[in-house]
Amino acid sequence: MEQRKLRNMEEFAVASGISRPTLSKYFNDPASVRRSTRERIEQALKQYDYRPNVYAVNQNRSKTKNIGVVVPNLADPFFSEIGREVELACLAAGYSPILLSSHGNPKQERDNLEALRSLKPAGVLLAPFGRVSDRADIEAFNRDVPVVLFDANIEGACEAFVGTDNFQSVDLIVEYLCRSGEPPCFFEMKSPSNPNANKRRQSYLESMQRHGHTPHIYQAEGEGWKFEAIGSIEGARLMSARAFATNTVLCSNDRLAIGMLSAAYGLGIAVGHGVGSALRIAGHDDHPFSRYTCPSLTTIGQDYAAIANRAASTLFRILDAETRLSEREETLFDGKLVMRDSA
Amino acid sequence: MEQRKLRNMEEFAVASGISRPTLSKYFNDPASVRRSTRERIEQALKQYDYRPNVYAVNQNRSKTKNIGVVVPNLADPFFSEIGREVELACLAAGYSPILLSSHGNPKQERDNLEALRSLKPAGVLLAPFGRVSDRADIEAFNRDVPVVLFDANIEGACEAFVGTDNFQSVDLIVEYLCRSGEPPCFFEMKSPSNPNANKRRQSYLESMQRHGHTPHIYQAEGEGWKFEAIGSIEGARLMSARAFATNTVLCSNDRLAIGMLSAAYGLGIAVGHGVGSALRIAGHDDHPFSRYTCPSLTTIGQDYAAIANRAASTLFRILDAETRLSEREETLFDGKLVMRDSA
DNA sequence: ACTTTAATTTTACGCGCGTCAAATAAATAT
DNA sequence: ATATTTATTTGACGCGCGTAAAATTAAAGT
Repeated sequence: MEQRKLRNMEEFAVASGISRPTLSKYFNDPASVRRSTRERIEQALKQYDYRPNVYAVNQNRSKTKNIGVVVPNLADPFFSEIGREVELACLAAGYSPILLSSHGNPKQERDNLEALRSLKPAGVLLAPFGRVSDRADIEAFNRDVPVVLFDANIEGACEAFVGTDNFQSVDLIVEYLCRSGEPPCFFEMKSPSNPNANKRRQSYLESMQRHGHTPHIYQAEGEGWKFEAIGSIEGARLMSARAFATNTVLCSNDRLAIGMLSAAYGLGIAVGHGVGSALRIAGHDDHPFSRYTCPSLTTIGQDYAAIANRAASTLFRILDAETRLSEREETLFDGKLVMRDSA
Repeated sequence: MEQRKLRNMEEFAVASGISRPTLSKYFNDPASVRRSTRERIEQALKQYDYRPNVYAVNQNRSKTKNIGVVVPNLADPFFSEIGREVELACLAAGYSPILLSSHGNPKQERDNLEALRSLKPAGVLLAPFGRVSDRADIEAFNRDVPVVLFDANIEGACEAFVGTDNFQSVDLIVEYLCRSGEPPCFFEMKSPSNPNANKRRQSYLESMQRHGHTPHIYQAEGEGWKFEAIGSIEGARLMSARAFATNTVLCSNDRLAIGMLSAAYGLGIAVGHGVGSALRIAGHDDHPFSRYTCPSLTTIGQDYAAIANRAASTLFRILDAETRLSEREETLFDGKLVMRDSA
């Protein structure tokens, strides 16, 4: 950085003694120039302060090195964690991630995709709301930009899907709960904003049948993303009314469970798996706060990093091949049982 | 959208019957063209599918309509909430917000600023880590791009600061705790990653003096952003050893308090303000989960929206004036006491 | 040393838009 | 109706870089 700032690639070319087209090649792909040239360029980069103008670089390209990452709600720690993992994977592969949150609003999801469209991303990693009504928009987008879905599946849409195997994970915790006490009831939102919820209910039903138990499903009224509030209010109602058929409740996700635990505390109900406990509560997702609930929450841990990295690497594979996948891929990772104190 | 997609402004010009320079003016500022022309353009926009190419638009501009928003850690709900508020404010003012998280890593904060630099943002809203060592980098950045700080102050740096008045807020909760029971001890991290923590300690000391009580400060070992874990481990240690001088503990922030509450639960210590309770615990920030702790956490609520909007509008003011502020501004909002069950 | 192959340089054009100056047209004031 | 002001059009250039073709140079193979 001994010199003045260089204003464009031309100036850097004369300063470094490398022709501009070669520099252009280098910046697009450092491996595309001869080793000795690359070293000369990198030497010069240390001496002079120059970076290609982002806007000029992308102006002509039909595809940029940008990758859009769209999650439904960054305020949910699950998505902020997995969003971070995805960002890191993109950076490591030489792409520029652009992380957008839809703030719990499906309309914003469409807006985000539209906003991304003008950024000409090479590809998009999308954790969709998964509502049926959004399907057409997302498929239309996927026609222009390769999209890999993660977390929530939209059957048959986009290039690939990567997520947790809800059938495996729910079966795992149902089996644990059955072995260690009364078979679980299932507590969920009446109108879930996420297709995983439906998979989990379905899996609960099948799993209970397989184990020869009668399933009991309790659905909470309430819309939106205030899961804790809904779990708390509706959980309190059900617990006060002694509505649950057994002393064990499996919640469709941790945030509902967190709300319900707080309601149980308020009602003076002893939650836990030990003697003297009146109720067992379990969740699903291993939310970052689940370790600090009272009692700590027994739940299913999802492999954030694996999901994020597989989703990213699948997209990179498509981008490298410069062609779409011949067949849609679906990768499901197993959930892991996290035994804590609540069940 | 009856027509084919238009490829550039020239095509849109012939299709709409408006000259390209006029269209260019319109897209830069719709209010800069005559009302009748504006209506014709907007009519045409409905008919034809055209949007200016983001990259071409920004190529020549020395300042774009982008605003960088940098927060230390999006995984912390406080920052994801306030980040969202800031984004909305930018959109409402016609700017494009670019939200970046430093993932708890000060080096990433520098990287984020560098990344923003090549995006030529009109301005930046920064919630800094606030470490002394980062000061020079941030001030250097501020020389090129106007920066407004929020949440964490760096004394004298950048154009303005907007945050919560920790002296007011801590005094408020100290006074409440003194009035309603034993005066509080103060529980914080030994090496806090945030200057607010220092302000809060200072304020606790002054407030206790003013009320004629002896202050007691307890510092938790531990680095990084795992506040709950630190609060839990160190809180358990202190509670087991009966180290706290009074039965009331004010935590420097809610996440520490959440960890401590979980530790208290594990130790069988009854937390709360009612009869039969052995310990009162209070926090600061009104973290989204504080409502669902057991018992629910008494704390100080910050006005996220007010802070975000004031920070944004201060930046807009600078951008409109096209000149820096004659004097650095500092705006502090009052915290509000949120009385729940834990104290 | 000579041929073959690969990489670099030279030259030149285009991308989509910002922006300027001069000419023209429309709206407003007189 | 005419003068004045304001807005639009026309025409032209430049921004920083991608990229293509031809000429040149360097590296690798024999």
